[in-house]
Amino acid sequence: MNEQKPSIPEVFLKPHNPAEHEDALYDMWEKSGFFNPDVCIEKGVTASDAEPFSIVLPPPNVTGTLHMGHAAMLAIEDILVRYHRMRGHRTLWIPGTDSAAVATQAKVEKDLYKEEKKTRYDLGREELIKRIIAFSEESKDTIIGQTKKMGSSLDWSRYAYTLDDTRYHAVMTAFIRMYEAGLIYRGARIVNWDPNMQTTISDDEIEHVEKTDPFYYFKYGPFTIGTVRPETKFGDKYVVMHPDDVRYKEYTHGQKLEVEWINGPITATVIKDEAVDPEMGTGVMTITPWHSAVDFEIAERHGLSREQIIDERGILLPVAGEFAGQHIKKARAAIIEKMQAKGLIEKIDEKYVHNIATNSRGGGTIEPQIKEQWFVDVNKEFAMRHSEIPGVQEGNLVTLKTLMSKAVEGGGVSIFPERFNKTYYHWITNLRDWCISRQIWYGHRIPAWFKVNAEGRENALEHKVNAAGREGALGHKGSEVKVQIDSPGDGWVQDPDTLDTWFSSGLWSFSTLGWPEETADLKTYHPTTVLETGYDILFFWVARMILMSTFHLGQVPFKNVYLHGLVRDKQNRKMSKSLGNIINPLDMIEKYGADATRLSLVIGAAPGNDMPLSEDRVRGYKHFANKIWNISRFVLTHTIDTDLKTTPVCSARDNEILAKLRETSADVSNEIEKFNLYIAGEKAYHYVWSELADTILEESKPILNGNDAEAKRARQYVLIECLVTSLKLLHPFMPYVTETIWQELPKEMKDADILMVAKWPIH
RNA sequence: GUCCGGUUAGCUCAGCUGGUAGAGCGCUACAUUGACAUUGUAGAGGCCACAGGUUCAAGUCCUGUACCGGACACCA
Repeated sequence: MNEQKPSIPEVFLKPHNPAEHEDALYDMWEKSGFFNPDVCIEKGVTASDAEPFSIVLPPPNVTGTLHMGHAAMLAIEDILVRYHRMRGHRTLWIPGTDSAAVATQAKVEKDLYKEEKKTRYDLGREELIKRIIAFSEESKDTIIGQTKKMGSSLDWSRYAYTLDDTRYHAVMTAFIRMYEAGLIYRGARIVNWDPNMQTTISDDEIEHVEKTDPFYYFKYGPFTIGTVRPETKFGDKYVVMHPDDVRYKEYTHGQKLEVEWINGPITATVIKDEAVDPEMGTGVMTITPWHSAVDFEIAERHGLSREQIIDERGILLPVAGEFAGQHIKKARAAIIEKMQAKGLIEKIDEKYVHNIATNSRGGGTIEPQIKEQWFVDVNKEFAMRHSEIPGVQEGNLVTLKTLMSKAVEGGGVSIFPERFNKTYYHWITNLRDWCISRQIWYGHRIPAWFKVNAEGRENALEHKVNAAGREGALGHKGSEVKVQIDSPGDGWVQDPDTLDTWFSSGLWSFSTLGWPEETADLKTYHPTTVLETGYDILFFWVARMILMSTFHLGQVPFKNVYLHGLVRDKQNRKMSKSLGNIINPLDMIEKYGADATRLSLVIGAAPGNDMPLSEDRVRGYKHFANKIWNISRFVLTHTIDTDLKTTPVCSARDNEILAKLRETSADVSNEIEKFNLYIAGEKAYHYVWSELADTILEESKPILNGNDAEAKRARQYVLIECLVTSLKLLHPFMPYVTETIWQELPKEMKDADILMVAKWPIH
């Protein structure tokens, strides 16, 4: 009777089926505890003094679902993380989610209106927030579950949420410290007001959209002025021209003129200011300081009075006379009609193309308004208290702007690809004070308190009530303010506003590590090694993190920034619902596996460039996963019954193969170190397919089936080396299939039970 | 208007510090029950946008032109 020969694991008798293994593997990894660097140290996988490597995951919106952009981000970061973990570094990747306050509240409000025909004012602050939290909680598991599907080796024990207690504490501390340093101030300035969402937004959240409107030329005394916005013109009593404009030299600065205007005669004052472009239109304009940033600045320079014309809902105020109470959209035609009747209109250009400011977060057309708000002063000088930032010393006089520049200039932060340095500097040059207060209810409430007067009402809170009886925006003028977390006592009321989401996001690199406590994590893992994110949030987020970290810690938030591109469809169009070209990562994972999905998002995707994706690409990489599967099957079939302990004598060709293998390992490592993941992945791919499968395996067949026992033994040894090393090299890119195979390898072939923590081939 | 990219095989793209072009998918022919048809072998297909320049040598560096795209911008 024949002796039972060892045979290859049964699982290899079928083609590779990713869906069969992925969830169980993720479970196994998670349960092993190796996502957590502390466990790696405890179990002897990582040296306790090993070099740290840390990434903080850009937190996806809690209420969102995974899209290809997230998938690309997760794939890239997980590759870096798995590589460094295998290298033996103390590797930490922190997960988190973002409340995305404006977007989340807008979504809940929209549903509320759709389902119950109610607004947030009908519900009240407390109830609305309750509903938003319920909605967020409900959605949270979805995005987390989907994140795991990608194979992301995140340390879930350190999970952070932008609104949890630790982050709340960080945000409050940051606000108070910046206020105390004089870097946060409250002031009446022109802000971007969104009449739809009833909140201010920052300059960066504005999106200019091209629009065609009629352009009107009005007779304004002896002048002709042009505008697309006649409805703002009621209060225009200053007429401005360039000081050097010879056409108007007869008029002097400060001169008064009686002019007939929309609602009767007014006294106009001539102002000479260089902001006026003589080439533009007639070279003369009237100004509306309350509703235009340029006009506001002119008014500031000359100390001119300002008057609000339009309220927070877009309704005309009493200054509009007979038009008061009308919405600007409706009033425009009537105003034009009246002006026409009065003979004030000289000309109308029907098709004038111009850019209007809109809220990129799904709101409406921005109406500039002057409002009392909180701002971060980016130009105020202060002395640096502590600095680990290259190029900045303790005691140096700096501003937040200069800190942001120097963090990059001095090499503290390196941006990949490099060309984004210019984009970054360009943004800083144009940066103005950052408006951080929002009139929405969901988010971190500003830790500021105002004194209430004897009637029990905030004396300084100027409640503007519009025609609909709603509470409009609040303005707090000249009242006593205390900035602290808890109420100063009776008679104080907290500012109703919340902070811009990006204020708390700006703290993310260190708030996730426990700041303001001086935690061990903070000491070990900050500055983080890499920030990986899309180039579209370079300003929103990357710049703000640099601002916050350099100020609060005197450290850069991260040493490297890796910017990935946008995932587009195969014709290089944006993925959008209306085009119907959205490829859902979860569908791809289900059909082709997470490994194939990851590779398709990494290979050929140079940093900073948009990446086209097609289902064909994903399918192509699934074939590759199966290739590895079959290579393993082949190698195991021909080595399973051999005694692996005997030492083989290698031929020249065997040594050549091993040399090439080492060379490939070095290449792949090198490219990962340089953040050229797309090249590293491709090199590993080509080695495995063209070299190992097509060449080495083919030429090995006669040897393995031949009679030369020594040659056969040597080749078996070589093939095992090639297989084991290939699995390791590919693991960061395709963790699932490589781990599945690894789990089936005989113990003697491997140096760790779990491939995820096996030793990288190059040390 | 300012700034930044791009223009390379039918499609989508890669080509680092210069030495007569690569990948994936697609296409053509042939092969194969032998790790793998989720395969193999072979092949067709490119004046590397255009014009100058530097160089022994230029998709690769410099200048300019033409298209395409993106970011930023307070233009009434």
